[in-house]
Amino acid sequence: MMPITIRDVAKKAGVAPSTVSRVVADSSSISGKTKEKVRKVMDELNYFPNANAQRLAGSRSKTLGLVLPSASDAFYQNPFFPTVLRGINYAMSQNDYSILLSSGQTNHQRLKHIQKIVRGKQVEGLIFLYATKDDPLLAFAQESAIPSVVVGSPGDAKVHLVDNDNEELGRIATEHLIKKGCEKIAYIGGDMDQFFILDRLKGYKQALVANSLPFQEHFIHNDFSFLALDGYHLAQNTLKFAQYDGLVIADELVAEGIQKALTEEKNTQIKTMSFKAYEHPLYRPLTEEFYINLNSHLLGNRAVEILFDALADKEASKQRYIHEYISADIVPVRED
Amino acid sequence: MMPITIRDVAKKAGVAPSTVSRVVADSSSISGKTKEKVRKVMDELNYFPNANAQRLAGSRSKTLGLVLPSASDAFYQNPFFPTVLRGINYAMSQNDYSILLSSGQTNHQRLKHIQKIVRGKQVEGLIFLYATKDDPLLAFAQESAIPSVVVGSPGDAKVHLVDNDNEELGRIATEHLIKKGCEKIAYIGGDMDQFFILDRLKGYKQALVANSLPFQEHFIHNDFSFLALDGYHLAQNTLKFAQYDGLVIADELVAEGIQKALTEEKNTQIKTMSFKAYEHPLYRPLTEEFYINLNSHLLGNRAVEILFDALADKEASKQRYIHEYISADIVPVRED
DNA sequence: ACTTTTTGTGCAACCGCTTTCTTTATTTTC
DNA sequence: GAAAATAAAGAAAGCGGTTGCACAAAAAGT
Repeated sequence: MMPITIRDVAKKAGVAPSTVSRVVADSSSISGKTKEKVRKVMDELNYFPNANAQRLAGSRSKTLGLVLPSASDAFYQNPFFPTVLRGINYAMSQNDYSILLSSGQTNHQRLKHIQKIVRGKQVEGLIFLYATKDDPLLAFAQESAIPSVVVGSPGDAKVHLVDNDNEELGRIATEHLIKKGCEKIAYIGGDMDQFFILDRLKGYKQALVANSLPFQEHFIHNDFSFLALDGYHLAQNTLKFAQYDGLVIADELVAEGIQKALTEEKNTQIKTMSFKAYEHPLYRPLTEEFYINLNSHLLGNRAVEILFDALADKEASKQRYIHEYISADIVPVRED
Repeated sequence: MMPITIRDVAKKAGVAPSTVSRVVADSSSISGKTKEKVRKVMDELNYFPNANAQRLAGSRSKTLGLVLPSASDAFYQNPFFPTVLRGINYAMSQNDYSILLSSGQTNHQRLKHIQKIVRGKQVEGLIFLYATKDDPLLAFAQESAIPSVVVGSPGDAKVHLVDNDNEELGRIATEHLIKKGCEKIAYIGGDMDQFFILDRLKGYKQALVANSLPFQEHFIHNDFSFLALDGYHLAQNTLKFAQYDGLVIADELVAEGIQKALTEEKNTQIKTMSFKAYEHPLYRPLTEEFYINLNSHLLGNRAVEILFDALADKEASKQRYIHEYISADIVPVRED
């Protein structure tokens, strides 16, 4: 059974195919009368334009690519991911673009796939949901000059990017603990290839210096991956022997693990500050009165918006790369 | 700058465009010698086929649509979602299909979008990541006869579906508590439009009956939404006054909230059983020794596989609808 | 050695829409 | 009321592939 084409509509409406095409595009050079007539027929025939034909002829795919990191447990478990995605989805529903997911297990697979969808004209722009050093996919995006925005800060890449100001947040978090009277504060990091870990660390150091507290290399803990369980074990094994009175925990999952361990042993000596993708006041460790709400959904929101701006006037956007910080706020753990 | 087309490759390789096309498709009617020659030129020219042209001519989009529920917090917060997605992504990387996300805030927007991508021939199949009663999107999928698989059980819909056997799991969970000596067991449900909540409830009832425990209507708690915080409040306000000695908690987020509350007040009287999307042994409430690991990533895996089978021989798959249960297992909370 | 298959390529129509260029109809202007 | 200007719709040439069919060359059969 043949699908209904633009010609079927044209014939039944008594106009030319080109006219129907213009009606679909809501072109201003078609009279209201004609539009109405054609639209009626489109409804009757239940016509939907073939997107592939539209794209081939019009060369706009109305689709954005979403680049995920190699499927790692840590990424998928982290609330950051669904939260940003929610923001993206929200922004997308304001326009009629679609999202295409990149896939692939290995880096090589992922590069192949992204090449295919970019060079194959399936997507008009790319959103990277992670930022690591020397990422081959990002390199490809730059050389192929497709509008791209990175959620996070991949060094000095020549792309748009949107992120929290992690250096400042690291500072704020640390200073908050200092104000609360902490004097021996550890920094719990994680994967040192992730820029936000490094940036928050910078802020942490600044805060110590600014408050004349000694900075010591062994206050920094990075020897574990990004899973909550690692945080839990870290808290059980390492931290409690180190006599810390404060912890700045850069990763959300790790923070959950640590805070759980501390709560279980009713440890209220060690205060913590952590960063959460969004507000979820459930997680109310004994050890934390405030946390930093990163508003990660806004990252997704802005990423889409920036891409649209870039798409709207490619030339202008090539001139300069937008580096935008989304504001985060310190939020009390309990509302009362 | 014109992109490189199949004709450019053909000319440089000294063959016809149709031959190049066949080389791209790795057709068996092209000799090895010619393939090699053409591939070399494709590399030199850095040729990538235009996906839109391929689809228009070949009418296969090599893309699957992923249908999400209306963006609700609860869904995006629930570990189920990223876990299934991980499974899907994994299965996708085994073939060269892509995933297109459905979007839209309102039901109407979502229906419009899905109609556009299905009728517009952007996707060959659909994966539903939720199952609710009388879903208009699912109705559309059925009437348009696009191969679809639902993760979850939408009543008696004529589509493929893959799910855990929630009725049995409800029974197993409840019986586990009974074996541990519980006699007054509550069922904590949630959104009664979700089939898995109802199915697990059925199993719960069966277990009570089978063990001659009285079933009482007010043992069932459904008066709240799906957020962890709700579980937390429920535990603080309602449950502790009800003298339960066991809880079967149908939703993972709610379970977290409840278990957190119980842990905080060191309540070890109330044993709980909950269902988790995957293994994450961090969450170790005092009140739970075992949980049910749903292996949700396998749902994603199988959903993709089923869709591919359906795509491979459309006729055969229309005959019968695959209803497949993914096995879940009871897992001890701690490994030791 | 000559017909019959088999194999490997090319030709050309077509997929369904967009868009430039023209033509025709309708106003506006003097 | 004729000429010029403007608005509305059509004709046709792509967009970049795929694929049924024709055809030549090579392999096989007698």
